[in-house]
Amino acid sequence: MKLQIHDTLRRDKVEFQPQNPQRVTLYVCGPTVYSYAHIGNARPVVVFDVLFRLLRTIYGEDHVIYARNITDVDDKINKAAMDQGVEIDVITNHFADIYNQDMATLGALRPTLEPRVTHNMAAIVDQIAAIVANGHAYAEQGHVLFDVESFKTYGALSRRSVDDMIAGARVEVAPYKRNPQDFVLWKPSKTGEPVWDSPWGPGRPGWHIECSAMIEANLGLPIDIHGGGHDLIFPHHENEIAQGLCAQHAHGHDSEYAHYWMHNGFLTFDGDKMSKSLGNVKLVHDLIKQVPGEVIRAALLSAHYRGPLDWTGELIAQTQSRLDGMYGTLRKFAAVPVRDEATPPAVLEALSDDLNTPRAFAELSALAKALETAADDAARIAAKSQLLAAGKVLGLLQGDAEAWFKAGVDEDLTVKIDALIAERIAARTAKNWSEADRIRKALDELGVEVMDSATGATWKLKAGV
RNA sequence: GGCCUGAUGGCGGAGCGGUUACGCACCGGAUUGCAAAUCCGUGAAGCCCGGUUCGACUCCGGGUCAGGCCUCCA
Repeated sequence: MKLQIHDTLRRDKVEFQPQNPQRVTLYVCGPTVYSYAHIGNARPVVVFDVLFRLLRTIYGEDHVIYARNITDVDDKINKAAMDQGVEIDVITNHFADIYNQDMATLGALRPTLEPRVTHNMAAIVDQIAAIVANGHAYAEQGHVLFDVESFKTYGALSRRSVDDMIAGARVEVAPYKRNPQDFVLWKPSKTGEPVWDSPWGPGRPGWHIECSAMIEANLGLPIDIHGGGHDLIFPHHENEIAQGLCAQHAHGHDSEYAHYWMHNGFLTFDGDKMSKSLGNVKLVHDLIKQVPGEVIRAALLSAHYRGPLDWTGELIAQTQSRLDGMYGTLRKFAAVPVRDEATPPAVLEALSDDLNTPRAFAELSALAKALETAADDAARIAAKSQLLAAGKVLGLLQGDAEAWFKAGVDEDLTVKIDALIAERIAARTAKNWSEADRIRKALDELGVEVMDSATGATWKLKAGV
């Protein structure tokens, strides 16, 4: 099975070949922990979690190193800390914990490494020093700036020319910059802000340097795959390349930084861009109180990762129905034993085609149907095992099927429902249909739907209750 | 202005130069005390205009529309 991925730099689908199959490296830009993550932030997390699972499937669980940084030095963090009168780590630890909990609710595995800027300051200073030593950066008024003109292939990832950028520059050029497109590697901290020592004076790192420095320090250059949101292509990833390469050699373009670049598309909300002014920012932290994390995950995977995805109530409802159907099948065949099963080839094939999750979903449906229509126990065991194995690589269907339909039901209600169902079973046994119907109606008023079967009765909460 | 995406049935969403995607919803049938679930089945598509081709939703050109990036941003 050959893994094909779309590489942003080449603008084409290419075969993935790791430098070392025993040590496949993946880096994805993670959160700046000053507040809660929104669903837009969750898309890359879920998408690259599937990639992580797929790579582990192909190369072995211990042969994939996935790093996702936590940015804990940032202006917005400083502001939040200042506003609340606390040290920045009070803010960053708090939101990093919430972030990890929320992403776990979406079924995302913890990355192998979660490097933090504050823990990698020496590596950052080292990388800046190397860039300066190689003649690609200059110090000016306490700042260190990357000299874009010194790096000939700058703009290759985003397909921008330096000339265009100069022509289109809209912002006022800071006096310490030689050229408007030069970007900050190190800058002085303002009064009251956290500060670290450096050869260029006390200060803090610029925005882009953290990722390239942490990649070099934690994974080693070049890495196999670098991922992130589409919006990071420019300037963030462009600048990472410039830094990472120019730290290694005086002519950075002679080596490589990341062999494959993957970027997920954006989310819109009922067709609009998410923005604070429109008031349509949906936080994962809030959403998971209303919708199962697995539904959110499946909805995020319902479209191909590179395309746009419109986040709507309809999308959530359709995704919920789809998962209800599959969990319903699993509940119906709860007694069928499961054996260890490799990822079904059709699913592996779909995901190996640049993470074609919609096609993987189609296979999931086919396997669920195979389970429903299996002629004998052997076929049922095979189909159920395959369905669960397929779900595993997608991070879906691993929960208890019975619990799926009863999520959020408190104990009092459960007791009440179970009692009514017992009464109803007695009535049905006695063929007292009017009593049975009366109880069905009573349950209905509790928002519960009863499903009779040959072996008893099950129930679930009705949609929207 | 520059760069980049996308446009598929009622909705979501893939593949594919000629053959059913798949799901959700709907409709018909089976099944069910009733119902749900399930199964079987029907219907439903490819923004516009050209071109290439025996044949295009699929390739090429142009247009229209929508969205993103160029400043913090997944």
